[in-house]
Amino acid sequence: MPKRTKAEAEATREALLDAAEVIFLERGVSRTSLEQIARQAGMTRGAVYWHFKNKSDLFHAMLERVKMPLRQLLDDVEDPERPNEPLESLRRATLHVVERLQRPRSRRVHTILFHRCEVASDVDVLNLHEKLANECYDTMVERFEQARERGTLTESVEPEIATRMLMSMLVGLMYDWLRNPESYDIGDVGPRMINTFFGRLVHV
Amino acid sequence: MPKRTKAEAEATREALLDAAEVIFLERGVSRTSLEQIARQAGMTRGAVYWHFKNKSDLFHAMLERVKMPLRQLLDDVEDPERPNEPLESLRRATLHVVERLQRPRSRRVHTILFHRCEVASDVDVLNLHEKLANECYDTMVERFEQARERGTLTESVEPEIATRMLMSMLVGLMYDWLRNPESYDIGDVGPRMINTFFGRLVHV
DNA sequence: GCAAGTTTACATTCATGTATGTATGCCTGT
DNA sequence: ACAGGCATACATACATGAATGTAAACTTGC
Repeated sequence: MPKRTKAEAEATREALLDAAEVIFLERGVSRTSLEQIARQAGMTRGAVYWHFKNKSDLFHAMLERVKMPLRQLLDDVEDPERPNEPLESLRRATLHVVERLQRPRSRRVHTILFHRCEVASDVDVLNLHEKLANECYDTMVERFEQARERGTLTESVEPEIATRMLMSMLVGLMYDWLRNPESYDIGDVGPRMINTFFGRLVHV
Repeated sequence: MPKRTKAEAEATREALLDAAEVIFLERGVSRTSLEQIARQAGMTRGAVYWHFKNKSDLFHAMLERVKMPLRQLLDDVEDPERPNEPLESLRRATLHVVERLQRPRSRRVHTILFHRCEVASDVDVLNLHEKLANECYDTMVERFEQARERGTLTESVEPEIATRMLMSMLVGLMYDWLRNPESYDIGDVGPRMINTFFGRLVHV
């Protein structure tokens, strides 16, 4: 029963993306065929090729449904509504990233990004991530420098190093937890890590 | 010119593994064919199938030529020759991991592991890593607890959280740097991060 | 001469992309 | 308001290419 209404077409598009998430997660991106994705969505490959150019296009469309952690952290940190104290602003933004990572879709997609795909095959994703990382790094260093000027950051801690530590901690936490979410409760461990980190950096 | 002496056969085996490192790094594991690896080594696919069962077998043989970071950290930490002070022992072991990661072979293989392969396809590697991570976690928590008893670890820092922080930092650092080693000098940033971490955790 | 080591040839599988078919929704003129 | 026409939203069929694994041939050390 071909040709659906416009709304139904949009629904199958979403269904295909949902299916892609599931199968990519199960089998890894390279080992899944478009046939498998289509069948999971109750469609055929024809539907896939209608909505997407190819597997890579589908993959990118899937990514666009979630917000990248670094992008989100940037937005949070630069939100003018946030508290004026830079360290506190950073702390909250970091906590927020961990929170959002636990949402099912975000979790699935980022598991795929970290553990189920080969970055080499999608060079532009790599570049995108690169730009984001640099931008994020710069913003965070700025905040730590502001904190140092206010005297809220311990003098012995250099802003560049604090930034690398925080970013590494975040990335490492995501990488580890997404590899095996059963191993611990990130909703508990994450905040405790982050709070300990900031607690040890402020001038006491 | 087929059949060489025994030593030459071993040499082609190594050449095949070297070739695999190079091509896997360039193109990602799933996108490289055994043909490409063979040609890079100046052989044909027949040689590959003589020395290895299939691509997965070759991949694992490649992994066995390097020491996994967690395995190495464990060995270092448990080395009875190491200083008696647990925090100092941990600090040195962590520095050592960063040092060794920079060695060309280690760097290539771990870039492949982090960024050029889909873990889903090699389940046993996942399990191996899982066991190592747990073992490593336990040992590190033990050290932090010893430090706490000696009063060298700040009371407000819980051993479990300190362990997660350190492991996340290490994993995140490796992940980030291997993604783009040009972006910063890990030989400088790594030690400064680690020293700052331990410097802020000890009782001051 | 036998077996280790390597090549070549071959059969098979499988995913991809494209081309074609087709039924339906939607729009437009009257 | 409805009939015709066209674009949409898929399904199906097919052609192609690439990678895999295996078997057979070959070549040389021991």
